[in-house]
Amino acid sequence: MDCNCVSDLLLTPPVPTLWTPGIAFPDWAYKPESSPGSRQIQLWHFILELLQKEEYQGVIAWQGDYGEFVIKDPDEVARLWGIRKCKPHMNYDKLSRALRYYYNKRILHKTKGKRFTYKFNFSKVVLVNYPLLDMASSPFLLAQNHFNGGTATPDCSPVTPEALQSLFPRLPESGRGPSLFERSAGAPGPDGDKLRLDTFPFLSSGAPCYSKPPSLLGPYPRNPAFDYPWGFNPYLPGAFSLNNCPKLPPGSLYSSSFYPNPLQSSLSQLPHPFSSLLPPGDTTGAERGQTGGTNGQPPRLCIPPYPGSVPLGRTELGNGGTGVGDRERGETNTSIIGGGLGLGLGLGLGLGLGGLGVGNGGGGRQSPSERRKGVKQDPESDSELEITDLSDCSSENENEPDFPLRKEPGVGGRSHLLEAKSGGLGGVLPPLSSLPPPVSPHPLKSLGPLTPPPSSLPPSLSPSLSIVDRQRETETLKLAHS
DNA sequence: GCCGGAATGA
DNA sequence: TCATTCCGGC
Repeated sequence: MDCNCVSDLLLTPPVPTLWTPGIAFPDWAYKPESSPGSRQIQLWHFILELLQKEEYQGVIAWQGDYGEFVIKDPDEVARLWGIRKCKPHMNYDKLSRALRYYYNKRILHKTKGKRFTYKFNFSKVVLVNYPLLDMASSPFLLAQNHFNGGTATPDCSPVTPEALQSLFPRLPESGRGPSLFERSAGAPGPDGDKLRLDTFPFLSSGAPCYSKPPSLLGPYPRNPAFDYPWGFNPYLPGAFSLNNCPKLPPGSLYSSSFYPNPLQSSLSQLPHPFSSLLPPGDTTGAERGQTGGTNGQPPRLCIPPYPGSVPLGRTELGNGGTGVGDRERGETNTSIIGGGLGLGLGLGLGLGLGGLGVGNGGGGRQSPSERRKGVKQDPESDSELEITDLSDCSSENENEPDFPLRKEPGVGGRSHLLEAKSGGLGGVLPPLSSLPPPVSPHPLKSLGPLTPPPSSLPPSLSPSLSIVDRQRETETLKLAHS
């Protein structure tokens, strides 16, 4: 077997010059370049990359729950991994051992009872910046959140089903199957529009077998000088898979230097819709001009304020704290979206992504394993859930240490944030089910980030502060009224 | 199949 | 640090 360490797979085109905000990864996704362990591709990353590729869907694919994937062809995955790592003797047993090491780190956990099925702990994954294709015409939502009770504000137009649909034309069944939204019996309002979050594997339960989740990985060259202000970074390629399985940059999994540009600089690089996210004082973005609002109105695109303090539920109601060493024992409790880590929730979408192959032809392609031996097309979907209640979005297990929290010099905000998370913020807060229903009619609003921005967060990176304030005012007024 | 300990290597 | 390899046990 040739082992030139440059597998034929996953070779990708250069990094787009325009970084497009997208999904941010949990803390574990970010390794400093100096980290010895991060010099090589990591397995989870490789897995994600495979998951991102349509051609490997016969081998590994998203399935079922939020972040859950099934290895349809363990041998093939192992083989690919072996190729990747120049370990010709790699097999699934070894690979799975490596995967099991992720349990402790909470990068992964096993889906009990399902063979070859694992689940990424995307609890901390957030979608950041969900730029509009056209700010002017696409009302856009960036996670309203519990911080403000999910209250839509004049500044942040709630996303509409139509808008989202337009934003994700390529998401499953758009235009063919169920809409991103299911509109219940014509009644708009709190239950009128339900975003089918199963469209976003990471955010929801429900989809049977995702043909293609939003692109997760967009390994981008990292600016070494940058310290991420909080424990995550958006590094999705403009992709969002709207351009039919975007390729990753060559360096993506081949080096550790793929990390994305910082949010701020990214925003400042972006065309107007993005730059409008920057606080007024931010000159780096200001030059791009303002969009959206007319006459100085605030942009309609809102980055979630650093989320509030309302936890999205701890649902270890049943199993309480009993499970010492019980990681991954509870399949029901999963993750926090925007979790205790307080990651901002937003949605990222590249610009100029129109004209994508909706429902394209991914279907006809054969995976390598299919080519080799034919593949069991599979997986049944066992859940048909819509997430409108994130009460089961909780950290896996509070009895366990979280990800190793490496405090890096100069990343005070991040450390702070992490501490906040592990500090059991959620523990003292009521489960979501006990919380008042969000005022917002839109379920996505409940996906908001949970913790406030670290105080050390530079103002320029603390989006929409004024909006936040206004939201708070609104909330206060509402409370007063009620 | 899955788990996790242990030794080892890069 | 992150696997890889081996292995005994469930």
